[in-house]
Amino acid sequence: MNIGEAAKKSGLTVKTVRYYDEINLIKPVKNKATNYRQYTDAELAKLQFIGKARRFNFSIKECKELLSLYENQNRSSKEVRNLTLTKIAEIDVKLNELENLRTQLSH
Amino acid sequence: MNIGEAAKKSGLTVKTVRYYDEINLIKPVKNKATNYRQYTDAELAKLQFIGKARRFNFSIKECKELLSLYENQNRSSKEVRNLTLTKIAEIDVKLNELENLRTQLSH
DNA sequence: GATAAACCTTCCAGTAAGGGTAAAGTAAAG
DNA sequence: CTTTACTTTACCCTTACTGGAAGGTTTATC
Repeated sequence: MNIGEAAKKSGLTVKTVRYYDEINLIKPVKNKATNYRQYTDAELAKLQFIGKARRFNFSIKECKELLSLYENQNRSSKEVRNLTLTKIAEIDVKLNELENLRTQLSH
Repeated sequence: MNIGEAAKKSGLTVKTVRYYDEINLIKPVKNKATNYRQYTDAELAKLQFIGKARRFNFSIKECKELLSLYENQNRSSKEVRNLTLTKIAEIDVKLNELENLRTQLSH
């Protein structure tokens, strides 16, 4: 699919998706004839995943780490497992804080 | 207290706290003799509150709104009440997404 | 009372992660 | 075949900071 559709389906802007290509985060192939970016369903899924992570202040660098976890189907190695657990722990901290903020606002 | 202590207790950096003064978000009084910023406990509490909100991608502009809710003790007016409910709804969306992200990571 | 460490100040430049707009090529619809 | 929608690169702008220089202040130490 073209960049517009990928952007729409991932909830990102075209600009952002193009930026992710520029920084080598998600690099689609290019239609040689038109020079248009061509996104696969797998790349779309990654865009969606990154969108979610970015909304929680995971930096692009951290998104790369998360993405490698997300992509890695054989999470057998200890390293990968530990990184996952670390990231989940970070998410739990964020969850806690957010619940806290909610409480503080609703008295 | 001086800026260093305020930063430490709020979990922000000195740079950030100084920036919040610069943009008129939290403006402490200044010791005329030394030209040092003097933070009160109330200002510290606001810094902590803003820190929490910023960690959830509320923009500085939104933080100002949240702050006005946080500061406003007589939440009688409809306007204020509605703004609070809107912000809480936004937080609930964020909570949902975050839980979602967590699930996706832990398989 | 000098001096060094640990604060604080302003000023200026740089960064991350995009956003806005222009000029031009391509595709789809009428 | 032209209008409308989508795409490209290129450039500068924005938000919310961060780093560092150059210098004043406070506190601890000798």
